[in-house]
Amino acid sequence: MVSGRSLDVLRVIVQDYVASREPVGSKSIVERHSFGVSAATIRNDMALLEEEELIVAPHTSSGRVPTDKGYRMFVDHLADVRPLTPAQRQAIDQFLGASVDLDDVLARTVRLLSQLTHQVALVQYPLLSKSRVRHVELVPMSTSRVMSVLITDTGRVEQRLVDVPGQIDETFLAEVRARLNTALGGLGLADAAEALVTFPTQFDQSRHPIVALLASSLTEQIGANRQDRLVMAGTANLVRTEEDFSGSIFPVLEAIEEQVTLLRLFGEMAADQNVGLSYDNVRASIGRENAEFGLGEISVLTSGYGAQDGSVGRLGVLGPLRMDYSNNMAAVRAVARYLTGLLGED
Amino acid sequence: MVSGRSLDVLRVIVQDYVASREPVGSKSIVERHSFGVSAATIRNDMALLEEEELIVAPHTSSGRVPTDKGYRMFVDHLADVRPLTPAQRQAIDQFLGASVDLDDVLARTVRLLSQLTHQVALVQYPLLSKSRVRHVELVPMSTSRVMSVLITDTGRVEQRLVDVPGQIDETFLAEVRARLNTALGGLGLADAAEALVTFPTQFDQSRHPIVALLASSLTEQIGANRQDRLVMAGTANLVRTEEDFSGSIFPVLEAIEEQVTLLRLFGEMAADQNVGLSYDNVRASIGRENAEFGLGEISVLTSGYGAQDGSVGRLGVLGPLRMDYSNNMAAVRAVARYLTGLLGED
DNA sequence: ATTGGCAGTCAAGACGGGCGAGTGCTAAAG
DNA sequence: CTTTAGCACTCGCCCGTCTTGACTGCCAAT
Repeated sequence: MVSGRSLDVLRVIVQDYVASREPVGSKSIVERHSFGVSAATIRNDMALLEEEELIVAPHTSSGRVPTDKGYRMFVDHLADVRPLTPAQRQAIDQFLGASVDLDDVLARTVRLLSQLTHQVALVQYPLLSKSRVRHVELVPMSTSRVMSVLITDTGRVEQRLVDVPGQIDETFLAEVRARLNTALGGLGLADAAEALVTFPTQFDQSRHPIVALLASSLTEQIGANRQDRLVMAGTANLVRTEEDFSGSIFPVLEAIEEQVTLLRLFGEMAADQNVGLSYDNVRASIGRENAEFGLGEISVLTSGYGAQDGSVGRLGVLGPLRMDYSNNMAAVRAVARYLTGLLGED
Repeated sequence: MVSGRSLDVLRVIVQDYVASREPVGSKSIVERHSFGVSAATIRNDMALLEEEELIVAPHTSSGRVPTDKGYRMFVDHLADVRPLTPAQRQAIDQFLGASVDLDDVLARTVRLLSQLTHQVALVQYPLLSKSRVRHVELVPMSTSRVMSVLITDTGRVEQRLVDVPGQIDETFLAEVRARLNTALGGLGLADAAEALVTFPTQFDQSRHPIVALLASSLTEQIGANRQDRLVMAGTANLVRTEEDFSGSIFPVLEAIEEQVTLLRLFGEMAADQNVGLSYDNVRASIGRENAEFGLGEISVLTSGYGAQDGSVGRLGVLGPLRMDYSNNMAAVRAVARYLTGLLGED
């Protein structure tokens, strides 16, 4: 069985390989680490690890490289997620403290995370379904056009144009607005959508069509696909680490731009309580575990943020298998915490 | 001097090189095109072109490749910008027709352009300075926080949070809102900013601080740096064409994410009436012409859009020197026109 | 369980010859 | 003056060979 020292060997293999990007051999291990045993002994341990499929030799006679399974073991049991340095914490403070609105907060967050990790950073927009209606606004844009604006307590603003038949009566619009806010204010979005179904009935029959139109626009806004969106930064980092990918990074970049794939992955990582669960709620999905998403050669680290339990959205980083898990997990964790605090203040 | 046929030779060199990505020699030219002369004659022409620095031979004995100057000549005098095929026009119709709001229009536009050209596509947000105030909204978010929302006639929405001292009086807020809309509605943004300076004076002295706070927030929104923003798509295409870059594409990707560099370039292309002016208002900036932006190995094609004269913003594509200028310029032109029409309808 | 030694394996890099595409030049022809 | 054919020359590229060096696996000894 894989003994204690064997696991230590696995740890240094992962660490050295990540640092040097070269397969690590038994000799270099005894040189760089004080195991107090000879290279031959390390070789025996490595043979064990290879049997367990935690490492492989790319060529018959070269050093060893961690497998997906090896990285998984490292992440689950071997990585020490050090807290960030004070300097790093201060950087977070300075960088995020000056934000003015939600868009700005998220944009800064994602850039920060990308800079801390030197990887592609991703931040999911706060899930609307978790937020509440703060305010509804109806703005006449022209004689037959209204812009409906939905503002949530997470600071998100959704706007949409509605064409209404006939002329718009401004005082009537004001009344609809007032009643909408009375009816929906403070409701969770799911409840708000429900309330909208019967909303038009409180108006005079003759007004129904136009009110129904507005209500359905709002319903759409609540359920809009845009409720799931990602901001990202640092795609250039993918190119920097290109040598770590056997094939091209083209499909990876496509998936990132497409978003939908990553959103599914995020969803799965949020849902799955067991697989990928890891240190202090930072979860990892490694290599082949992402195969169904066409991302079999990358790793994704995510954490929930917002609402204390982190259920409002997820953020994380994406990069090659060969990444600095310890550091990156620490960064993801710290940024998620900070963002949670920032959103909680409002 | 470079005769008529020499220029024809330059044209086919550019075309063949773009298509095959291989230096093109005299023999392959006579094979693939019916010049009615022998290879030796073509060689003489090529010697001329080389003297004019329109083409170079990468190695002593290999075919020729266009220089920056050669591409420039091609774009200015030789490229025939064919109208798009009906199928392509229909694709534009279908793709952009279903848009719901400005964000959506721009997002669709940029993706469309990227798909038509197989390059990185860029669309600048409509310049606020060209738009007018449609509506101002003040929404109480908490007891001491107000969200100010600025809506322009180009459909753009800017929101911002304002902390105000003390409790917020809702009826007072309603009054401020009403007066703001009276004072600013319909004004161009520059005028609106001016009007905001004296706006607080129409209120009771005791109210000045809070009104001034709101007014300055709005002023910021008008002048916010976010008025210049780019949406982009197709960064994956850069990777696909990576072989066309002598160095790494890393700095290029960085510049794209940074935006500020590209915005400067866009600004210059909008301003400069001579340099880079080209067919039907699609402008090109080629290779070393972008050197000051650190983009000496790429070409950018842009066109203005909006307000008939195309002064509301710019859109375009970015790619390697070795790109299909004819097709891409046609696509940029068509999309810019379509977008102008779309915005004009509102 | 650990160690030293030894033979075997294989990727990577250096060397070198042959191939072929393409050029420039020159002299002759239109 | 332009065009053409012919010819010698230049290099980049491909391919096979050889050497080197870093590891491993195994075995016998401790």
